[in-house]
This record gives sequence, C-alpha cells and structure tokens, in this order.
Amino acid sequence: MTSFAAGPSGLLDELRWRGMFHAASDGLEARLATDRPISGYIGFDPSAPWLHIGHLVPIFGLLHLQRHGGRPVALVGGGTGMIGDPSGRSSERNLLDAETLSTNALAIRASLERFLDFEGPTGAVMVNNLDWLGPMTMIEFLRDVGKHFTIPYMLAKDSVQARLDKGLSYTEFSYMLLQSADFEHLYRTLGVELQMGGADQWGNITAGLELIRRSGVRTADAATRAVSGSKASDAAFALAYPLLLSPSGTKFGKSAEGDSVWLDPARTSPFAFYQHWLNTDDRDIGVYLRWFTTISPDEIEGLEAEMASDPGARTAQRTLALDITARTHGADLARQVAEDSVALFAPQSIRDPELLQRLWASVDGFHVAGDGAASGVAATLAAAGVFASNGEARRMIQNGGLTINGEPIRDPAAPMPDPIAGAWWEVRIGKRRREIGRLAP
RNA sequence: GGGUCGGUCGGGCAGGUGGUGAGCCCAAGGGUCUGUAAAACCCUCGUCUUCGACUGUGGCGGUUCGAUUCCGCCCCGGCCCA
Repeated sequence: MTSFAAGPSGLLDELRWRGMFHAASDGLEARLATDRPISGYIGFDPSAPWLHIGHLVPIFGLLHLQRHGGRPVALVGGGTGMIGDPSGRSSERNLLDAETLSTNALAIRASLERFLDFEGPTGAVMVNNLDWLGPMTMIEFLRDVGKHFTIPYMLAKDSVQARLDKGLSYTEFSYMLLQSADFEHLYRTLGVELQMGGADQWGNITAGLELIRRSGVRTADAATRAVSGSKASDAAFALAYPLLLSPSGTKFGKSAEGDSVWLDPARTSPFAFYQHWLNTDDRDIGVYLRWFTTISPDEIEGLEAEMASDPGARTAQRTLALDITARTHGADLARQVAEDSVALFAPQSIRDPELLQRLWASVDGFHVAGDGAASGVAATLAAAGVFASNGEARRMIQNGGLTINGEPIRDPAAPMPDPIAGAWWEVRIGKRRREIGRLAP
C-alpha cells in the first residue's frame, strides 16, 4: 500500500513515485517538511490562446502542488514570450500586441480553470510578466538584474553551451536574466518561494535562485527563518520534472495526423480527445496514468496487473481516457464520448437515425450538399473535407480502407450509397477513423 | 557590411555543372493477424477532370529550342571576418 502525506511534506514523495521528479534545489525537502503552505509557479507561453496536451505536464505540476496544500501561480510570459528561450527551438518569435496578449492570457486562464482551483486560500493565481518587465527601464534592468550575474556564470549554462557553436542572439542569451527577474519579482511581491519547470529549464530556474540570493530580498517568511538560523541560501527553491519521453519512442502530444491534440473542444473535439488517449500504446499506459491522472498508486498498479493478464480488455486505456477527458471536458461529456466510441466501433454498422444524429454532433460530422452525392464517393468525401484531397480519397479506397453504411467501397468513382433514413452516412476509414455525414436539405 | 556554405515531398538526405528531378531513409496512412495496442508481413505516400494531364529543386527576372543546372537581383538560415 503506497500513500503520501496530504500536505507539502508529501509532494516530493508523490512526484517521485509518479516519475515526475527530476531534481530539486537544496533545502526544498526541508522546507516542504515544515508543512507550511508554499507558493510555486510555472511559466506558460501566451503566443497562442490554446493549450495542447503537452501543457498537461506543467499543469499537473501545479495541480500536484495544489493537492498538497500549495498555491499554484501560473505565469504567462507576455514579456519573455517575445524574446525566445534558447533552451527550446530557435525559431523567430513574433511580437504580440497587448490586446492579443491579454486575449490569449484570458483564454489560457479559462483552460487552466478546468484543472486548478482558483478559489480559496490556496487558490491558483495568474500573473503576466509584461506587467513588471514592460515598465522596467534598461538602466533598471542592468543595475538590478544584470549586475548580479557574471558572464562566466551565464556562459556555463547548458542551454547557452548547446547554442554557442550554432548561434545565439544576445536577446536569447538574456532570456535567463528575464526569467530570473520574474522569479525575484514573484518572490518579493507574492512570496512565491518555488519555481517549477522541465529539466531543460533547470539552468534558468537556478539563475533565479542566484538573483534572489544576491539581491538580498527576503519575504517576511524567510526573514523569520533567518532569525531562527536558516541559511539565506534556502530562501527560494527549484523543482524540475523530467522531459516526458514515451517508452514507445513516439513523440508525445501529436495526433496520428501530426497535429497537436488541443485542450480546447473547439479545436479538438472531446470525442477525438478521448480517442487519442484510448489509442495509447500499451508501453506508455503506465507512464501516462502516473503523469496525467491523480489515480492512486495502488489503483494504477492494479490496472497494470490487469493489463498484463488481459491486455485485450484495454481497461487501463479506457480508464486513462475517461479520467483525462472528464478532467478536461467534464464528466458528462466524457461519459458521452465513451458511449459514442462503443457505438461507433461496434462490429455492425449503425442504422438508427436518432443515434446517427447524436453521433454526427459528437464527431463533428461532415455535410454533403444536396447534389454533391452524385459525383462519386472519392470526390464527394474530398469535397466534404473528410479527405485532404481527391488523391488521398482514391488511395484510401484503392487500399481497401473505406466502408460506408456497412458497404465496402472499392471504386472511387462509384456513387455514394443511399443515405440511411434519407439523411445519414456512417463512414469508417481504416480501423481508427469514424465519420458521420449528413445530407444537407 | 564583406566572404563562404546551404535552401529538393512532413523530417533527414542523395543526385544533378543545359535535354524528361518524385530516388533513398525515417515518419505517416491502408490491408492481413490481433485488442481501436505493439511486432511482423504486404501495399500506398505531389495535385487533378487519373489508361492521361499538370505542378514542382527558396522568390523574381534574364540567356536558351529547352534551365534544377548558366547569369543578375532579392529573401531565409549556418559559419568566418569586419
């Protein structure tokens, strides 16, 4: 029986068990062991208003913090987002105007509200670093931030080293200083003692610790401890989670088509979202259950044992898909799409018009114009957007991958089968795709 | 600013110094087997009005019967120099 202490003292144990612990700075363990509430933050890039499932990693980082009695702070990088982090890719960033930025930040907040509790004493908080980086003058920046860093210190960072021979602009080089200024600001104004991030952020996070230490600021809390003998270097802390690598070796977070899987139901339907998780490779299930649910260790181990003895039942996949879909889109919708999945993947084709109508809505089905059905299956489905092009439709048909209303389609030029109840087509593409078409009146 | 190397299918490459670029690897998709998994095996993988036609080697223009190849200008990226 594995269990974790409910308060801050259990946080690291839980993250370790889930495989979400990479490193922590000195003193964090002791600080958490005091069981006093702690605030921690993670940065989010506001260059787009939508989050994808890759963002679930930092979200669950904040979520676990909150579950263990901490206050999560989500920082949107309105300032730093314009700069570009050398730890990541080197593609150009576009400057965002303030209006776009605040729109994006609001949308991101709305997404986060599904996962984090923004109410109460440990309610989540969202901040935008443009609020303090924006007004800062260059002189202030150089005096209050730059002064505390030496060039050798900055050059020693892995994120910088990795880019030295490939090219690194001064702007990107400065990124760690801005991120440090964020941490120092949040520490000073909100008493945020912890910054979390991926392993690739470690250098930037510890730079923040350096700034806080050197600029000599103290929260009331840290000042009290200083009197009682705590080291000044324990004023703030870093916590890193590993970069998520699928045991199966596939890229995490991309759908079969190579698109991102979004948390926003307008961009990825709840049905498609559920399907994405349901199709998880056996080898990845254990990791995903740990990273993307709060299911208890005993239960997860039980699911793994069940998968070993009866993999065909795919209980672990169903549990994962239902849990994360419920968390993202609500329990009712999750139940609905789980039921729809059963119906759509049943061996026999669907004849019930009422059910077809419901599924049409659920899978975000396609339309066929009144006269469109006359022009042949491939052309009709390509025009309806089911396939990217006529060629792709033909290819799929010639490979034997298309079934409409239970009829295998072998000829791209054949007319569409008669719609069920004069209105519906149930389209099965390959083993995994299901579409519902509706004849427009 | 100067020099230099590069820009070819989603990614990575090959080739090509005037005579038809869709060649390879990876990724991806379909089929068979299974479990809406993986592996394995087979097939496919620029577009279209598909027994054929058209586009396509960063962009624009030039030379030419014909340019991916030659010339000019421009854009993007790496490196070196200033």
